[in-house]
Amino acid sequence: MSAKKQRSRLSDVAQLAGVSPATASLVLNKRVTGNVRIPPETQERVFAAAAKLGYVANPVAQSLAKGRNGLLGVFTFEAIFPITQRDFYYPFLVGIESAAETLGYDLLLFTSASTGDGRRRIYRNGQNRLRLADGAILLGIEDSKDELRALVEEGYPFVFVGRRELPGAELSYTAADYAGATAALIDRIYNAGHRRIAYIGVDQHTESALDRRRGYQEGLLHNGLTFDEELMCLVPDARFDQTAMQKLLELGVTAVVVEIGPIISAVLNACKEMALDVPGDMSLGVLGNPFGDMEDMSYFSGFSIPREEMGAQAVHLLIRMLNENSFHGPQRVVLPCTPVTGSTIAAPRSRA
Amino acid sequence: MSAKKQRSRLSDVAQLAGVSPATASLVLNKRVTGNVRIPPETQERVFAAAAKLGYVANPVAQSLAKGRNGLLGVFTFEAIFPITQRDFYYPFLVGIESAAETLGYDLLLFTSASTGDGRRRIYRNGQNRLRLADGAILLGIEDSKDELRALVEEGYPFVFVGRRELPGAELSYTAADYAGATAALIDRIYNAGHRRIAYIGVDQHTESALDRRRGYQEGLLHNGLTFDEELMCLVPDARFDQTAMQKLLELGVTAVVVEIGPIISAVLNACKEMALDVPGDMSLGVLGNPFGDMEDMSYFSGFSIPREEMGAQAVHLLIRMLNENSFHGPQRVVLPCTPVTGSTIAAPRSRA
DNA sequence: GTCATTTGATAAAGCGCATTATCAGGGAAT
DNA sequence: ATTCCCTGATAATGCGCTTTATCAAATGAC
Repeated sequence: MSAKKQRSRLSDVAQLAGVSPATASLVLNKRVTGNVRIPPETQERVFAAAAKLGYVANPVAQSLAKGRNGLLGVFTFEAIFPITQRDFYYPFLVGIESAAETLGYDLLLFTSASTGDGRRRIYRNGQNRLRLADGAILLGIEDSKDELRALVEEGYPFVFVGRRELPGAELSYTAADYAGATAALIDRIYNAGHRRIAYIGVDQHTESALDRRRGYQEGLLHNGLTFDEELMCLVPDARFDQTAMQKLLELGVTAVVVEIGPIISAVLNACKEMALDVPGDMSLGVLGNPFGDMEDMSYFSGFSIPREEMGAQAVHLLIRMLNENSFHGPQRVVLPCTPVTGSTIAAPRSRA
Repeated sequence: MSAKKQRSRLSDVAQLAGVSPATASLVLNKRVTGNVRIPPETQERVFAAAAKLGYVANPVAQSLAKGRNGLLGVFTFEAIFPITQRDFYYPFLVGIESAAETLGYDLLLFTSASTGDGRRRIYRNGQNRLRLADGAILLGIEDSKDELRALVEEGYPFVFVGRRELPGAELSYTAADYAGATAALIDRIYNAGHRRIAYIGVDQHTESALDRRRGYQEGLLHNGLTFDEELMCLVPDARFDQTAMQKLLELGVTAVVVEIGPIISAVLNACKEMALDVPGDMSLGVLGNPFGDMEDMSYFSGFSIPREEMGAQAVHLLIRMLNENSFHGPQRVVLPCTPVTGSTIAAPRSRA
């Protein structure tokens, strides 16, 4: 129909108010302090003109001029809103959003970075699109550390949600104390009377998985048990079956701790098919919040990951980094997990 | 520690390559067509220089120069990731994200617009922060139409997810065909043998609610039933109780259709407490996908709202609007709902 | 050898705003 | 009357990139 109504610019406001663009800018941004003096009446004229024209500053121009724009990037290596793992990411996002809201930042979700195969890349033909935001929060499982390394070298400010280590470069993150929580869980299981406790997980070597396994060993040691390589059961693709369970039984195992994810179902199924009662015949500790089609969370004994808090803290950390001009070394926050009593840990049958 | 490594600019690349910034820009953006000619060797020099410096274009400056930035805004009137309604917004976001990803746009979440009371405003002291993005997708329930009207008058391109009408101004949206789906549901209930069908909803007058109620009336008419004002049961705050149910029973009601939300629980509770079997004593049709702590969705008879599709279509619509220079009138998409068989509709007891 | 055309590239003008050093003018103090 | 200082503002520059009209030199045509 008609031509698009032309947006009014700062200079339009200035003209209408009979002042210079500089004055208008100062007034509208409330920068009338120190040796800049604009009498109230003039300010009124500017405000009136702005209101009359429906003036809205162009944020892009503002960003360019002042070098920052109040945007926090959120980058995930998979889709941000995955259907399959919605319950996994959701709490992080809740925390991130609420912190950003409180602190007055907007969130930029990098959805354009798709590679077509469902994965995402930070760099594409050399361009780092993250730079559109003042800084970014990263989450998810990265394919390789190369992009992270490049980001660090660029000097781009970011915080990972979840511990990430990069040899030679220290990066910032918020993490859950998986090791401590796992060790504490082992304590509980030990105190329930168990002496042969197996670890079941997927054959993956993320930092968080390493933390859990370290916690497992520490928990054993702490209770005077020795670490038995045979009880560390890592399977590919969550393929834990009756055979595997049989093996553990033959080794005298009366309790297991299990990583979260589909593998929990696999373990439960194995028990069911072998007519093993949980926790009667086999106690079960879960290393985090089960998610997906898992039943009521409070059924499982284990601990709860402070996901929301991790998200929120990541935002706080990032903003702190953005506000300090000089580099103060990597920022890190490790948050405690909350024990969940549940009802899958009991005394071993032989003792009962 | 050390000063932040200075980012290299386009002019640095140009200098290193021994060309002008203009040339560098043209080469890096692959704009060497038409009457702009740069021989391959020169182009190589530019690429090499860019690679050597690790050059990354500043997206903010690019945006300012070209007048758009590839950002799609997402604005919700409540928090985007509310804990209570997670299942409600999530599917929209899935659709929005996947469409944005496909089309190569990033998403800008306006979380800074909080008013402190959990609600959000588009305008704050006259500033429309949405303008950070090229266009925006709006969702959620607005407090008033004032902001929408202002947005329209500004000429800002946006698409609402969900039908929204604004007297005097036509706006773009993607909607679900609630009226049609509700009418079809009434058909099913009628065909099951019911002749007194009540409508239970909350006392709210959003467009979608009006659509459902219109569909209810149309469904009745279509089956030769007359609309009885007494069977239209709108309660405030989802407070549907035994008294209300008793009234309906006395009016001969054998089936009800219920809006989605907490009110479903209220209705189920009332039935339970009155020892009314569903669907034996009372058939129940649900006007959409139940969400929240509701039981398995396939339990309820009703229909499914194409939420994901609505989100995705909104993105497509918006991008189409952005790409056409002249205004072509409001863009609208109405999507059909899918019937869900469920098991809460049966023949009325008196007929069985 | 002259003129027309093509090639290779660039200068310059924005995009819309922020920032700071500077300045004209008027009143107060001397 | 001169100096000084304060008030009220602004000119000018820059942020980093895009875009287009323009142009000098090289090439080709006759």
